Amino acid sequence: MKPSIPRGTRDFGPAEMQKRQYIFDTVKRNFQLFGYAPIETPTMENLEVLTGKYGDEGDKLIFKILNSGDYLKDFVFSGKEVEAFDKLERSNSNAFLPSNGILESDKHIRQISEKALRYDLTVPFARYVVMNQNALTFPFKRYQVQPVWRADRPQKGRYREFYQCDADVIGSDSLVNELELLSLMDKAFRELNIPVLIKFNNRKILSGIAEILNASEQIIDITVAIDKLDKIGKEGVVKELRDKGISDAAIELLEPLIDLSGSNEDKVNTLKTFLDTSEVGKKGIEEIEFLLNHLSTINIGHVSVELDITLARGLNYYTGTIFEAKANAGTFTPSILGGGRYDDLTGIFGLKNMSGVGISFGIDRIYDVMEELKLFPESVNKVTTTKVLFTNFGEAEQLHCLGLAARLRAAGINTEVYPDAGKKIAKQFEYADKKQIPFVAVVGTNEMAKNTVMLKNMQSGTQMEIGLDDLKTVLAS
RNA sequence: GUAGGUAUAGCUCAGUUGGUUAGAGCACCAGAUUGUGGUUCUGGGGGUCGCCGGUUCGAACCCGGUUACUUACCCCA
Repeated sequence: MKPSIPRGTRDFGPAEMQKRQYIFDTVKRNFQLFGYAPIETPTMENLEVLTGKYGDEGDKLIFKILNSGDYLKDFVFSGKEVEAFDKLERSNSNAFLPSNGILESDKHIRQISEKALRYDLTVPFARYVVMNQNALTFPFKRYQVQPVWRADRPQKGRYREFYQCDADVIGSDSLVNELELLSLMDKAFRELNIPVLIKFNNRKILSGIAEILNASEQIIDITVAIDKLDKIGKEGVVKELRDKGISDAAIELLEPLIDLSGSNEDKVNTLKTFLDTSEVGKKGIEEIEFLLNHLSTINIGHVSVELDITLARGLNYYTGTIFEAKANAGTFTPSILGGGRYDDLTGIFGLKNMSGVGISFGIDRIYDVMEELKLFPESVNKVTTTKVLFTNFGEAEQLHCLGLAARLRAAGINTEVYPDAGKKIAKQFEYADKKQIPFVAVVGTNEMAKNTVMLKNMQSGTQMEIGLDDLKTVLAS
């Protein structure tokens, strides 16, 4: 059998892991710097915890887990299915024909599957908060770095298994949380050296717009359509709005907003006029202004921050501020971070008045962007962290080297001893070369007798015979 | 779910209007060099040309089907 892995999943080798760890470490360090504490939740959730939280499209992308046991035993198949099955297993097809009901995937899904792989980290977090509400201290700040799964068609920058790095604070409706998250993003992206444009918006603005257009129940259609502005252009957006049944009068009203441009302040001023009669819209503007007014207070300096009222974000649960970050250089500029405020995500699980806000770093896409822009520092661009390899000339020499290795490791120096006996010395050097180990320590009978090693610098090709103390000094530098 | 592209050695790919024994680079193994890698030279192993069927004297090549991968749409990190 030819080995393979499921579409949209990947293996990560040592070289890739060095770089992935670098991103994880940077992001985690910054989470902790802002007071977030780590949690983890199970890979699988009960299906009903996840369904209905991500919109119709999102729900379709949830990976469901088959129940254990013979969950089909109570079902009758239709004549067509029996016929197809009969062709395959003519001999004992009757075994599958008891009498209870016809199998229909939408009706009987629960009897086939009652668990699913997590689709994001936010909903499991909300579930966790509700289940542990009495043990938690609010406002509760948590971070979580785990893979999520989506049954998408994979393409460039889109995987079926990928990691999210989430930081959320729940139990506080202060906009200071949004401000601090902006500060966190700025700091993390600065350390990763990625040029980033952070777009933000507010769901209340979008609600206000829908209200003014007298199309509140079509808010999703409207936001999804204008979200595509930079992709399909103004004509495309107008066409999509028409297709969704938005009236021409409403589309006409909307036009100045589709054309909205200029500085953040200009946009806010236009919005103020437009949303003058909408209470929720005015609240949204107030929130946006607070954030804009304090960007300098928190010293945002690396990322650009731009108000973009076409930013919608598909997830159903957002109610206030929404964030999205994109790489601001190169040709490959996918969304590498998303987030926002959700006022009532825990409500579905029975806990009211628990507003939260959070962001999610898309680490796999960050990796892809950094790879394209060649942003990884030299220190992580290697396949191993081993500093020195001891050669193996034979049993006595190897045992001697094991002792030396133990002393180097005690000094914090990453050390390997070539394990297999009887390998040519050239082979052992080749091993060091391929792993990019910078030093090889050759220890034969001569060196043993003098209690020295012949240390070769693999990059320069030079070598010198030195004692243990000098060895430590050279390798520690 | 919709539309396109691709499938030949472990990897990346050539392969002429259909014609003998299907090639290259990289990788791998051995030797030149029995205490020295990365460079060089010499030799070697490695193929169900995705799969099934059709056309033909003859198919990697043409035709039909099928599967996998991939790009885009939808949606999203």
